Amino acid sequence: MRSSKEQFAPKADLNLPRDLSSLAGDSRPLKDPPLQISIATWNINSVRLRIDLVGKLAAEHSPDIICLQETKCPDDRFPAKEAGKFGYPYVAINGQKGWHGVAVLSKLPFDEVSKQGFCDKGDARHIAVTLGASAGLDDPVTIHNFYVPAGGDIPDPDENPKFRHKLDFLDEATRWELLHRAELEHRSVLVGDLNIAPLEADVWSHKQLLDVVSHTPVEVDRLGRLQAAGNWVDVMRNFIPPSERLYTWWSYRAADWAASDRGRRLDHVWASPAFASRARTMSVLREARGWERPSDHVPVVVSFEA
DNA sequence: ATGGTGGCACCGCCA
Repeated sequence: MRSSKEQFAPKADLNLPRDLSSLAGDSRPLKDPPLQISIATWNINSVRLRIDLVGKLAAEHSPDIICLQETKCPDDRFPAKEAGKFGYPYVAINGQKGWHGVAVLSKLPFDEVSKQGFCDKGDARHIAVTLGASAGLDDPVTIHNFYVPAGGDIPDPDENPKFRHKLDFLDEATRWELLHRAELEHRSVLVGDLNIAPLEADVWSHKQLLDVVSHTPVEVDRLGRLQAAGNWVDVMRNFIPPSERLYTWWSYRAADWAASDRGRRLDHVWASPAFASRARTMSVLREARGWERPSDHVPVVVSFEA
């Protein structure tokens, strides 16, 4: 956790008294700086292979919370010790051998951790943490971290069981009352690799991707139902207009991902309406796609005035 | 032109 004051304090101020109001003859103490909580979401594509990239994110951006997807790692082999060295002593994990898997690294202790299974598959695709009194928050904030099924190649649920599973997963999440409007009177955040780029400007070519899994109308509709069921606000699009191109993923298969720039916005940050209004900054760390041995997704970081 | 790359775990599956 850090305050906006520290974040924006100019270097020249470092040797001056903290409370400048005393110099100005104003005896009122400065108000406590607003509590800022920054949350990153990142599909890491194997947390063991890329734990040093998590360290780079921590060193360069220091988000308070890091939500990871595709950790591809059983819980007993999660690199929690390294996370601790990076400044994240609190780790909540829902992993499995070989694929999927989600985790939350935190500088702040959790009040609660929970995991939800979907479609009776035993897949590790969700974990939720609540920050509350133990993190110094009067009003708790719950963060849901999702890894939605990619859905395979053929966008037909009758022909492709993986696409069927993707739609079923979204339907089941939409029916899950914990994500519904009534519960969202509380402060909630939903992040993750949702594997759907819903808007035209979320993909490099709307026309060419209409039949490509991740941008087909049927899945965009399903994602819209999930969003509407909870009245979730698309926080990223509150910062970048919906007409402006915005990507978080670039395929490994491009000869030059940056030059062709054929990206998609598969990773999302949603918040309940009351909490979305407290979002202060949003960054898509595009440069992370150019790091050594990168994930094909980049981190998205949003800070909230908690 | 209908591929191309990458990770895991095992020689195929998933993304």
